[in-house]
Amino acid sequence: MKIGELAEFGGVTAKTVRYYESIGLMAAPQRRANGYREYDEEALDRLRFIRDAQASGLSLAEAGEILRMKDEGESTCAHSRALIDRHLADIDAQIASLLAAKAELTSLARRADHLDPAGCTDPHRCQVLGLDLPAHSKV
Amino acid sequence: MKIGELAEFGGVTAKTVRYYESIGLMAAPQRRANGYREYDEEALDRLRFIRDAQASGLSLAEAGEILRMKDEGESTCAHSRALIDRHLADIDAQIASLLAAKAELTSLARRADHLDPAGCTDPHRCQVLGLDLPAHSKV
DNA sequence: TTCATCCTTGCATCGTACTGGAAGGTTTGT
DNA sequence: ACAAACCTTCCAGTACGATGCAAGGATGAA
Repeated sequence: MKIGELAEFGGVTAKTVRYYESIGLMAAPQRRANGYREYDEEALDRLRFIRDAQASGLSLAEAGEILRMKDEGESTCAHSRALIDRHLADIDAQIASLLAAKAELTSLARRADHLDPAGCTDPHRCQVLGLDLPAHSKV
Repeated sequence: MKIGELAEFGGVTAKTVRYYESIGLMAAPQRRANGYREYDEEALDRLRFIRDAQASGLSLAEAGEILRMKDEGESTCAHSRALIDRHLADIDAQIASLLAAKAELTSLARRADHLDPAGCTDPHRCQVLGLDLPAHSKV
């Protein structure tokens, strides 16, 4: 398949795929006679793995380490185990922290529910999303 | 307390606290006669909230929105609710994705356990963490 | 007193992960 | 035939969240 198709199936842009290739995360694929990149299913699996890893808070470099582990057969020595264990610990910590945040946001939401929303009729009251941080911020 | 103390209690650097002030996330505090910033417990609470929010995957801008919501009494109108609900949905999605990643990493770890680690005596076999991505990557 | 350690400001730089745009070639549909 | 949509390379720019450093002033202990 062509890069645009791969990108669409993988949920990224073609640009991103080329970027991943440029940093060594995706192998340079075969080229068609016209110079177009030609990808197979394996490339799609790899791309999806990268997105999954990323969605779990791993950096691209970390996703790359794990992929290289797979690529190199199963040379899973102490180093590799340490890497995996570290990420598992990270993930557990992240889950715990997300649950805490969820509780916090839920209580904020509950408080919102119990308050009279009448004030919202005045547009000047509802500026929570007015985004007036002085510098950088742009939400 | 002084900025360094605040920073230490909050688990960040003084530099970061000044940065938060510069983007409007932390209010500019009182100054001592000598120009030093003087913080109270409330500032520490706020700083900790920011770290918690951040640990949960919220951006600083998003943490700022929630803090402003609190600051402005409870002007929790539909907009605010939408913001909170969106983050709750995000958090649920993140938790799901972390659990998936955990399963993936766990199976990788199990595979590692079941393989003979004898190969590790050869230093050339254990290059998983050798980090030889062509460009940017530096882990 | 001296020295380390803290504080001040301000500007520059960094890493991560893209994203945009120029300038051009190819494919596909009508 | 021709336009829209897709592909190529390369270089520049963006956003976020800091971090580094310079140059100077303040504090605290030996």
